[in-house]
Amino acid sequence: MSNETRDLYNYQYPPSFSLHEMMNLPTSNLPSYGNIISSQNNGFDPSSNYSFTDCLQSSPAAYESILQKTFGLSPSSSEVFNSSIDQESNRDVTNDVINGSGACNETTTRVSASSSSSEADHPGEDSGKSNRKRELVGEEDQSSKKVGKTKKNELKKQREPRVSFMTKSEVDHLEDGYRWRKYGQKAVKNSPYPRSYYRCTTQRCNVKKRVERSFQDPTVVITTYEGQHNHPIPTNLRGSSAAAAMFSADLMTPRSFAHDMFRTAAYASGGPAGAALDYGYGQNGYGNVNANPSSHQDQYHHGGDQYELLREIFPSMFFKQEP
DNA sequence: CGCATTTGACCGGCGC
DNA sequence: GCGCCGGTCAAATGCG
Repeated sequence: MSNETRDLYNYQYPPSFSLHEMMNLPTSNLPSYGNIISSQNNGFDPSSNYSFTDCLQSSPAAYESILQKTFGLSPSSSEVFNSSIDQESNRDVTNDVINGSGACNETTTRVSASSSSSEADHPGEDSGKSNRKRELVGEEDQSSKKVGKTKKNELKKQREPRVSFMTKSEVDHLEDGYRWRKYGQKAVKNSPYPRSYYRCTTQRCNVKKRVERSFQDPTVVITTYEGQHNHPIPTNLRGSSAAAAMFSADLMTPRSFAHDMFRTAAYASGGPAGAALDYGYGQNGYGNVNANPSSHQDQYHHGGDQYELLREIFPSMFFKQEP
């Protein structure tokens, strides 16, 4: 990574971003989220990500424009401090961001990306886990474990794009229109705050997200998304008309950040509305959750071109209006 | 009763 | 080889 790029990390963006805008949420309906102070690749892959600014370094103005267009209005309670997309490359902005005390004093926005290709930088994630059997299950352990190993070798390079946000928020789990099932919680080393793991409850959607609170600034929630939703936002979102609002008429200028970020092009361009909510509880669908993982990864190939990658992750809202 | 959360156990990678 | 740690599983539990 060049010094020039590094400098861009410090590029200051004056506007503050509304989480409601970002997440395409009706502001009236929501609890008082905090300010999105940043998003980044935190947690997931400290050693592997690159900055959105890398992609846009040739045009910081474009970056700013995008950010302003996308998140522009900032009523309220949410400010983006930083953001990143975890994609394929090797740059740790996490510590830069978290440790950078200035990040919380000014509205600093960064986006970085990295993709999942190396098992080394993310050991054990998903791979092989679906084949894990517990003692209780018993018998066919051996064979399945072997299968797991070979499968792991085949699949271990597969990893979903990740995006994370640092959000100044009082609530840990920010409503984003999708339905999530919490499947785990772990204590975070060197932090008094646990990390929660969520999975999209929609069938065959293997998007995950994790939520943790920054131990350095407890008011900051770090939300990391992994993967791309292969379905529209549920319309019958519990207790909220948020989902419907998200797909409201004018929304082909997506106000949603996270939603569109993970929506595949197929669905974004008019896929079925109203995903059947399938509660995946208890199913061992890990690993076959996406029976055809290449189905969208082919659309969103992990090419080396960072711009393309970001186009994949950041949908049209980020790129279509570039002058 | 169906769905969501909690929580302890387990797995695999990594560093020493 | 062993222990640590992050991530996940899945039974138990909670809740509307």
